[in-house]
Amino acid sequence: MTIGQLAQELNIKTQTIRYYENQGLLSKPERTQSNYRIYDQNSIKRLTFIKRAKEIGFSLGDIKTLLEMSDKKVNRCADVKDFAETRLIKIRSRIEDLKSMEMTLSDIIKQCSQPNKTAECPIIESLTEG
Amino acid sequence: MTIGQLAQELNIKTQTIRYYENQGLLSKPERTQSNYRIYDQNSIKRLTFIKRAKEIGFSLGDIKTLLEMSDKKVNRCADVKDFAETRLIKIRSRIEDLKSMEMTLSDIIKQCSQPNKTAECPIIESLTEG
DNA sequence: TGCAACCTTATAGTTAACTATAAGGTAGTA
DNA sequence: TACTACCTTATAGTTAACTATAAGGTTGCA
Ligand SMILES: [Zn+2]
Ligand SMILES: [Zn+2]
Ligand SMILES: [Zn+2]
Ligand SMILES: [Zn+2]
Repeated sequence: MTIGQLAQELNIKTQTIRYYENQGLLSKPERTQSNYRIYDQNSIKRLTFIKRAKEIGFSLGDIKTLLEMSDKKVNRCADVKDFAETRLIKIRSRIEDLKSMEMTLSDIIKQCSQPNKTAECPIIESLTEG
Repeated sequence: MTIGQLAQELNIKTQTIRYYENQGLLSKPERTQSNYRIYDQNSIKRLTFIKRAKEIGFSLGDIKTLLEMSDKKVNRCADVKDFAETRLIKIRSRIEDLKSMEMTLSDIIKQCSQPNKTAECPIIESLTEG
């Protein structure tokens, strides 16, 4: 399987696969005598791992660590769990930030719903006032 | 008021203020005869506007538009509201994405809480399996 | 006068995760 | 033998919002 076929299979760009290889997420693949990369089912598995981990919000750096833990295959459950919990905390904190933004924003939008014709726009006001 | 004093007042870097000026968020300020920028209370107001808008999740591009709407001072309430609503929708959508990540992640973490000693780590499993 | 702490400009680097380009080699088909 | 679609490498560009650096001018104070 060439890089192009692998890319199509997973709906990603060939450059992205090479980029992952450079970043150490994928090991150096075998080559044909004409120096083309060759991949197999294992490569699909690994890239699928990466895609799923990205969907759960892990960064490529995180994913590299996860893959290393997965590769080690020894007594890593606690490590993996700690790692995932750290990520979960970050996601929750980001959600809280966004919720706070959402509340503020929807509040001032509501104030704008019955605008006093003679006054400033409440949204602008709330950003401007002391 | 020099740029350094303004920066200190608002707890931002002088470079950031110049950057905002370059991006068109701040108008070109008056200069002393030695070419130093001079600012007044109005500059503080405008930067405070920017800081608050950032806190609500607006990008600098958004904020530029908001400031322009604010500067126009005519019949802009509906425009501002539309704009804020668009931003609110984006924030909500981002929250939903993160919540979905949170659910998936906390689910697999829970599975890892009672790990079967002989099995793979459920977190790794769930990323690996077909 | 000397020196530190400011100010100016222009340009380049940072971060993450790609994405595009250039310049060229290879494989299969008409 | 062309042509097309692949493949290779290295390098640079993208996005957002700064942040740092270099090289030099200005202000205030001892
Ligand atoms: Zn309004
Ligand atoms: Zn586990
Ligand atoms: Zn070529
Ligand atoms: Zn100097």
